[in-house]
Amino acid sequence: MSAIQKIKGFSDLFPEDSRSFTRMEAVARATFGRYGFGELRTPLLERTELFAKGIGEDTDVVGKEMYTFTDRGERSVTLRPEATAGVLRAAIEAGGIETGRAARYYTFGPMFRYERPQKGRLRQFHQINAELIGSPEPAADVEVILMLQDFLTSLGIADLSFELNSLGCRECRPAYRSALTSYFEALDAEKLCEDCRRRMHTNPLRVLDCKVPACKALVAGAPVISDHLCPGCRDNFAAVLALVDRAGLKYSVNPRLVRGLDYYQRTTFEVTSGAIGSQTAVAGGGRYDGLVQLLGGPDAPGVGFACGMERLAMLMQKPEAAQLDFFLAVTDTREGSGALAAALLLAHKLRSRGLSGECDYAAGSMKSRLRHAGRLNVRKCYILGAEEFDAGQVTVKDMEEGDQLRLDIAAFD
RNA sequence: GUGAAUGUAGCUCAGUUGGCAGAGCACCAGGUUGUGGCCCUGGGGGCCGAGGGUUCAAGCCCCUUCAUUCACCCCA
Repeated sequence: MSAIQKIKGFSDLFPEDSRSFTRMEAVARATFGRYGFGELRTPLLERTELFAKGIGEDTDVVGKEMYTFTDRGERSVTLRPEATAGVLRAAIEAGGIETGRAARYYTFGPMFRYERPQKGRLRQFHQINAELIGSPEPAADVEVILMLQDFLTSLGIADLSFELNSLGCRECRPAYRSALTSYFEALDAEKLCEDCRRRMHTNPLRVLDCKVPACKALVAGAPVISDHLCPGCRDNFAAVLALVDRAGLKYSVNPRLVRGLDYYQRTTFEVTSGAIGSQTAVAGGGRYDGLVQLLGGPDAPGVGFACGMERLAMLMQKPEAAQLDFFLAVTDTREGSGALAAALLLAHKLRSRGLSGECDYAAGSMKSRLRHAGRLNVRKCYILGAEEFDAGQVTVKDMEEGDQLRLDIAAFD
């Protein structure tokens, strides 16, 4: 085995799979376009500090999952692990963020995280991302959530659950954190799993998300974020829920829903599926007021989401390949007859008339060529054998009906 | 980073107590003198992931290593 293999966690998408991605991109463009969002393409590579500042130094993503290296100019650069930081950086850099006016962008493409691959998780994976920058209104949160729902529905994906939560703001979240830590410290620490004993100090919110049964039982009595929200956050979340209700979206409030990126505040949401393995999140997002300013821009709020394309692809019905109009089989195998050149020119003429098809470069019997045409599922098989070629003709066989006729090649000019 | 499972034909996988390397699909040819799909017959294809060890004999047992997958963790 000396053939070079792809890098662990990276994947090749052949047409059978890439068709799903093409379709998702088309549906995203159509759907997001109806909400006034425009496509923004940003670089895959950014300065490391963008993610360190934006996502948070203490997060797993920044702490141990980034593809970071020093380039030839001695700058520390990183392959983007998520899209929001880059989109905001671009918008700030272009001066496109004005207070009082919302900017709407979507983007999609590969993201990179150095994690152990498993079902639904790759090191290079793809996300579709949307950001609404500049509005603090609950209506903006809800518009983004409804747009996500619209998109998923348009893809024909059902059986998803929407979960919503509010994580509070810079004012009330620290108080909630310390209340959580005190709660866990008052417990018999032995009852928590090893990870949670560590997390209760580093990031107590994560304990809420633990799947170990013993921890779940203890978490049941833990303080709930909704009881610790400041009046502003409480009113804000109530307004969001009221609007979501009026829009008729089915969802549940999950007070234990936490996000792994530090920039989220107030409204957060996640869309999950039970049908794609243990990595259940297909989309997630929320509000990130303060992030634009943190990245050196004006004090503008924002809200957005990301969808995992590989995970959505698992839930989508696979699009069929487009049927070709013709397969041009060359069965004149006489040395130097010129049939192949004639076939190429004929195929070229057919394509210039808008037909799609393949020209045959493989050798083989009439039987094998026709069998090949049958497997390709083409409408018509054009046969160029010695007999036809000498007569300046081609046989056209209808593969569905089975009938055939001979035509002059010159008639295609 | 941790744990478990799996690496045999182009693909999906069998392979018994260690004893000649197998099937299905795909490919090629014939049955049908130039005609696909269904059927029948035949054919080409393999360093059994790699390296070492035990044995008269290893795809199978032992050790090492690489790769893949699933799960933990984390997230989309």
